Amino acid sequence: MREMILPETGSKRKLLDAAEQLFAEKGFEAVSVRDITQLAKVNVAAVNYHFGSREALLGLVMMRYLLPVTEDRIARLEIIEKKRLTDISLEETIEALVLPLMGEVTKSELSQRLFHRLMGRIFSEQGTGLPSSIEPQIQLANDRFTRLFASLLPQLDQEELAWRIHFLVGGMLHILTHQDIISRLSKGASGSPSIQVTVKRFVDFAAAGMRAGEIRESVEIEKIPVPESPKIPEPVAPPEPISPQVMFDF
Amino acid sequence: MREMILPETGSKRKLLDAAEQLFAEKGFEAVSVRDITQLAKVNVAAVNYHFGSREALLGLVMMRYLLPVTEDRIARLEIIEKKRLTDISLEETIEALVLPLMGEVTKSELSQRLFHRLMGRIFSEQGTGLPSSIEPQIQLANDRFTRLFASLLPQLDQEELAWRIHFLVGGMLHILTHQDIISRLSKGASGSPSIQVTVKRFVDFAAAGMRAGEIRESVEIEKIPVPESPKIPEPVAPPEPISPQVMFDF
DNA sequence: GTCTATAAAGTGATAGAC
DNA sequence: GTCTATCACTTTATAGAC
Repeated sequence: MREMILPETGSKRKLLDAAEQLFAEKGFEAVSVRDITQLAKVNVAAVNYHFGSREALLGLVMMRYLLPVTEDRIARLEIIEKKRLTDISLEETIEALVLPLMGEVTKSELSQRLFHRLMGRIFSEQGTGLPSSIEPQIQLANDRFTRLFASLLPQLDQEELAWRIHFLVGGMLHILTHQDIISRLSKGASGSPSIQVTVKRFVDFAAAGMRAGEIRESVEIEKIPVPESPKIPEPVAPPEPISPQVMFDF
Repeated sequence: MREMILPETGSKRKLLDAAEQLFAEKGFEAVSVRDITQLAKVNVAAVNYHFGSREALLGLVMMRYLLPVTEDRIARLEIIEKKRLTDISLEETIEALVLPLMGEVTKSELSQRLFHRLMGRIFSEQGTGLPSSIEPQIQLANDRFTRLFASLLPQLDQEELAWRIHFLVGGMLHILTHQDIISRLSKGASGSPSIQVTVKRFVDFAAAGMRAGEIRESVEIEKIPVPESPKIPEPVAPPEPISPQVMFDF
């Protein structure tokens, strides 16, 4: 399965690379099979031979792009969930959601542009515009994060929480799709340290939003050294199934 | 000028209406001049005759959609700015930014879809995908809101503020472009009272985010009845020119 | 202003030889 | 797996009659 999406070599790989580049540069609609095969230096018929159709190739390009993001998110989430719930901060949880996507998007100019196009696609299409094969995976990661957020913000009812996550994601996507502005603002400080700053900024903003209306007793509680109870580190709240009323986010 | 965008009658108007409907339904790329002229019941050549090209027509459709939003925003802003600065809440300012767009988008199914497409266009294109004629107007409204936010959150330096507005806008756009989910979640409670609730939710979330890190002395200060100084109501902070380092938002 | 007819250039997909 | 040739269609735009 992974090999089908991530072939190391051969015409398929060449086509995926060429397609990715062209889609990023010109947009999904504006690229013809001829453009792709020409850049990949393979025959015109190769796309239909290897992928069956132009759309199927497009789907694989998206998949190859998004798969590592979800995997990274889950990996970070699992590290966090190993800790005791009281040791988990809202901030690090938000980071686990933001950083993987941020990392992928800022990898290169091409990567950044492709994401931009991807968001465009999602907004343009009736559905999500994503290949149906990838949606369940994203949905799954969504659910796991939602559950952790629920444990961290027990004062929020389920619906309120869902909306706040929705707002959070909106902010995240907006920075990412307007990534180019970051570079412009930081006046070409390469190595992009300003991205770290931006993430920090966003995490603080979003965490405050998530906590909105909370009575700030936390400050005092945190300062009282909790008697280190050497209990078995209770794992994060039992993955209590949240209603399927989860929205597609990203 | 306005008459050119908002013709009351005639073939031009019919074409604008038909184009708007089709663009909303099928997306900007997927609609041909033939589709438009057919629905408008005018001749195929009419688009090129009246607007010069398909793209020019598209630009006018966008303009007709977005112009009232900016106007409404400015109108609300001006009402707010008549008050003394201490009487202006962050919440109502955010509302003045959110409600006009929200109102336009939720006007109808068609309107909602068109906005979705519009966002898709903005993400898909290299620039903003908006007709260049409309950008300055949006930029202007942006600046005015930024200045008011700056007055309301004096503890934030200019860059921090710009980013927080950026995050705020991201959240706003995300609700709007995923408006359909709202209807689904509120299980068809028509008359859409849930939209008001969503706006309230969002405003609270965003206001908390904007205030992030603020020392909560405000609670105590507010409770001390400030001796009502009968000064001349000082108008909102003099529109001190903010650096042109303003991002395109919406 | 409106219409028909058509030009000129593309599109994705496929059959069939090698 | 690769290639050529070609099919069936669509697009925007325009020339010129009414």
